[in-house]
Amino acid sequence: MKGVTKKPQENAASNLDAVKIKWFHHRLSTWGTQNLRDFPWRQTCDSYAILVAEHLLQKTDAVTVVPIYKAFLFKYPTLENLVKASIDELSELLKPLGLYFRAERLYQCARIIIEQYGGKIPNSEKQLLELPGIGKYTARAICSQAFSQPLAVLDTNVARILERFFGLQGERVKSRCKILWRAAETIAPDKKVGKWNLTLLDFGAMVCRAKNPLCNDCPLSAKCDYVQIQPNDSKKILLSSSLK
DNA sequence: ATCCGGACCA
DNA sequence: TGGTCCGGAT
Repeated sequence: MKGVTKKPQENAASNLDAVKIKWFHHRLSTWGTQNLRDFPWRQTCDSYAILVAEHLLQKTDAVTVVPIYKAFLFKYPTLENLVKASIDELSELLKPLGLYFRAERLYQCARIIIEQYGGKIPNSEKQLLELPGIGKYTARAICSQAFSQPLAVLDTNVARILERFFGLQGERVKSRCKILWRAAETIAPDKKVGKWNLTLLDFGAMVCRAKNPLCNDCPLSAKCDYVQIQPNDSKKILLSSSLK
């Protein structure tokens, strides 16, 4: 008896109606055209640079990554430079970011790409997933940013937006939640998904934040389930902001 | 003191 | 599936 408990899926489907998605998409796209943040890894389509950035960005705030990323590319401007690096120096460079295993993973990543792919970063999600330190999020981030592939991503920012706006209830580990992945794919446009992904990331980081979301200034609040249901906190915020 | 965040391994 | 890895923000 596997197919019996289908309720969450049905709820999700009913909340993800086409009209609401269209509205969501239009509002967010407009927001994105004027609010996207400017990071150095967003000014390149060099797949190596993007691979490096995505490694460093895992579980790490983008602002703290910036100086390390710049130093990294200065010291190891190409994949070939990276495989020739000393692990100690590489570790030292990445140290301020914590999560020390990343130096090794990134290095192994580079080595495998040299050895198995002739130094060319693989451009398929499936191949990227086999590299150390690259999971579903990172693989799809690379595919959408570096190779312009129409692949949606789901990180905690995206998950939070989807849960709040569409009233979805994800599992504790969002990255493994099928409903949220499905929702992320459903709401993605069929063109310019790379930019769309960035829009969601930035919107989650700047407006639909984990703590103290800016519901009063949110272009989605009119149709957001979260605003409707919010008991205390956001009411207070809405109230106080309406007084200024 | 506690929260926040991807990949990986047990 | 749940614990672990880290620093920074609050």
